[in-house]
Amino acid sequence: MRVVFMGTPEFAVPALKTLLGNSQVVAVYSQPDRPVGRGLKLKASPVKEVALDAGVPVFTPEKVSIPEEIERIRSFDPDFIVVVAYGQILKLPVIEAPRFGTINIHSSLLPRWRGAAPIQWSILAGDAETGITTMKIVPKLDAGDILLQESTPIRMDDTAETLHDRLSELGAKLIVPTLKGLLEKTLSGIPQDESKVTYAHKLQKEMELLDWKKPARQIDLAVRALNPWPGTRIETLAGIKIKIKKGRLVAFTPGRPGPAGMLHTFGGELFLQCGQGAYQILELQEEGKKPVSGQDFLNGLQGRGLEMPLGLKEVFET
RNA sequence: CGCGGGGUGGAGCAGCCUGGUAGCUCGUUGGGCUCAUAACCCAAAGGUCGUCAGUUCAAAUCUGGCCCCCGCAA
Repeated sequence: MRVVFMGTPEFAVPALKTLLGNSQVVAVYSQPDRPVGRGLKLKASPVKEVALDAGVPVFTPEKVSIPEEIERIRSFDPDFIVVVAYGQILKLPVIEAPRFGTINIHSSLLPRWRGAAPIQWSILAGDAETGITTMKIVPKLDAGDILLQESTPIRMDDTAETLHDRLSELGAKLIVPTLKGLLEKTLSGIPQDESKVTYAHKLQKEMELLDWKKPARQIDLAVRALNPWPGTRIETLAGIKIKIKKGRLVAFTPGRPGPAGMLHTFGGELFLQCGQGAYQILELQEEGKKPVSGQDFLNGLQGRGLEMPLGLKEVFET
């Protein structure tokens, strides 16, 4: 089985590795090297690195849907194209290039959460479970027929990062059965129920600003969904920018809670009073500093003579 | 040369601008107090102030190089 693989970030790596071991990966497409990190040095994508290590030819065109690239893809005579978080929308000529079709691994239970950030949105929405879908690619984004699905519960302590890792492995697990099913014609696609479609639009950097007027439950979902990127941020009246890396919903507010938007402490622990309920901050990070526990943060503040609770700058009007 | 913050006893920080006695909140160890406790009291141990060089009578503090960590940006 001849496969052309298209993928870019870490999420796609397990699927690629599985295919390397179970099929003939004849070419890998990935996004071009981008300037990344301090110093803006060019860095190859995780998929590209793995492919190069495996000795597979790698191509990184800015646009894959141009005649020259389509011609090149056809020259590999592929049975399948497998697309996992590639980062480009494929035009019809690419989709139709392989003999048995172009397949996508999507990290949600379609038709829920079509789009770029399904993992984050499934947490943000408070979904009880999410999963992986393999589907036939069609020109319309994430709208192809469903081939295989497997679900996983979203746990109370799941973050976008932990879910990402789990779903990434799940996708790798489903890809070979999907291709085999298509080859042996035991799998036929199931059309998506258009009435149940939701969209997980790309995350915006501004989403990091925590609206502490919301219920603590919402704060908890945001902290877990937006971790590690773009993160969740609050700002004290003193102008200190604080990322909340990890926290916990508490059943009730200990001590004497202030109004919403105030930090307060009790028993050496740090709490953010929300519009409804309180949220315990377990780990946070000041700009330019390392992540610290709530207790360490309090210890440091006392050394500087700042008093708790701190007010928060209002970043949302509504 | 993309912009910026930081490396001070085990942890988190102050001190640096305006050089000259090592500070704060914790933790640890020992002791005390209490019916008890997230408490309180007393005492102790623990630091080549990232590193190398320079300026100076004197450097955590000023100057330059190097190493490491982090935020932004992508």
